[in-house]
Amino acid sequence: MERILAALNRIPLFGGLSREELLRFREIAQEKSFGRAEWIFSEGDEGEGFYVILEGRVKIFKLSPSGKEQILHLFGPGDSFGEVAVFEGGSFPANAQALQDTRALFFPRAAFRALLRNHPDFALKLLADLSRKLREFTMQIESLALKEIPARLASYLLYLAREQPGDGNVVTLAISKGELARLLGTIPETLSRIFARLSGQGLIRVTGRRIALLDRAGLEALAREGRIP
Amino acid sequence: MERILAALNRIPLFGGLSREELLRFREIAQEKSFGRAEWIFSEGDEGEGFYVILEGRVKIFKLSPSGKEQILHLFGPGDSFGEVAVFEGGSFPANAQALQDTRALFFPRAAFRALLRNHPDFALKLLADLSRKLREFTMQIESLALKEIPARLASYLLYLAREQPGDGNVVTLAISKGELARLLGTIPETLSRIFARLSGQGLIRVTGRRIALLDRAGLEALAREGRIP
DNA sequence: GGATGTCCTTGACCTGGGTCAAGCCTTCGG
DNA sequence: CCGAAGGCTTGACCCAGGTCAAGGACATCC
Repeated sequence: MERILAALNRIPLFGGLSREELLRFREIAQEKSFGRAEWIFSEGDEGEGFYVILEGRVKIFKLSPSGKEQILHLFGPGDSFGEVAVFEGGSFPANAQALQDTRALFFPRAAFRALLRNHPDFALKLLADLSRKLREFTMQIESLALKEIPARLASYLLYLAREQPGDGNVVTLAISKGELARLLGTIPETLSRIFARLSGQGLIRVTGRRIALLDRAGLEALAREGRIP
Repeated sequence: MERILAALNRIPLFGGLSREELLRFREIAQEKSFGRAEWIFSEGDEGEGFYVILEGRVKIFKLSPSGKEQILHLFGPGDSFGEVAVFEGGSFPANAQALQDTRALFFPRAAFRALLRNHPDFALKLLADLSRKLREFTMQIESLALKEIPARLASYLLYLAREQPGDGNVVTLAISKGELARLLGTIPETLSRIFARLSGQGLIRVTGRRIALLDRAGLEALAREGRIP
């Protein structure tokens, strides 16, 4: 129990709440576990509540009738998902699958909404959380509609460099290259060719999942302008 | 003043509030007007507050360095926009421009957040509003990444048929075909060709901005499967 | 009624990136 | 050590849709 409370407190969404408030939220939550590759929910399912990840990784994605996959989000410890169905519409708009063994807290819809009504500051945190997701979607739409794949890849590598500790000149992919392709809106073959091209241009060096960024300025120009000046 | 209160009450976001509550929100709002094609804000601008449209139409969009435009939202009377910057990050993630002469209420950030803290039910409405926008973005990403342009157009026409009054077999575009192209993630030339193709296949008949849907089943199959079975 | 501007359509061409098909390199179980 | 299964790379091919360029269709305004 103490362990869960401490974990909750480290999560941005629950940060800054009093011990008593944390307990209230903890009370209504159920712990759930999912094995690697297990489906957590499917698009269209009734959304009985939402999830906060304690441990593991989850992808949120859409499938086309022909089986092509587009990843919408990759979430890890501290991230929440499935809120949309709690506040509007009632069904999940996309699929969720565990990428690794995952433990999560599940907050049932009705109890959570009731609790929210008495904690307006927490509502503001949730509004910030949804706003951040909207902002991320904005960038993803921009990426898909206005950038070519090399520019999307360069943006993603620079994003990783910002997120990951270190001097920012080497990044490590947390997902397979196949998953990365589906996140960037393409297929493994094309991604592989583009890795080869950028390597040939001296922008990066790829060693398995480790990628050295050899020319930051070049990558930034590619991400922004779609080409190297 | 009465007129504004009545208008507010007709807006989903403010629906169901007491007269007194409405007054509180009305008090902090400023009325603003924008002429056709006037820019309301630009991507990256400091987000001092958000807007609720009383009258007119607004597009929210992204621009690429080369000038290509992707429309993210089209908003009309009763819709709100710019909330993201109120709750997170502080800057607007995209551009906003009036498509026609537009009147709107502007709610300043700080005053609005303070008011929100005392009206938890209103916070739930806002959460629902942001959730609906997230759901719409999910569909837009699916559309851009997983569907070809004819399927996107068919989806859009069927969406219009659901939204617009009438028997649902004739729809009227509220925007120019050029804007529609930018909404669907393409360019006017391509959209024009696809209109011609679908007309040739007997699915639709186009007369200016009026489009007759001649084969609903065919359009639905096209929207879903990407082709006519 | 001619000039001007805006929007739309059509044609010819080209290219980014998807498809299909092999092959290659790990990892892991037996 | 060997075989099988995933994941990754490479090559040959093709097509949806973007680019460039040239009209056409209207509306508006003097």
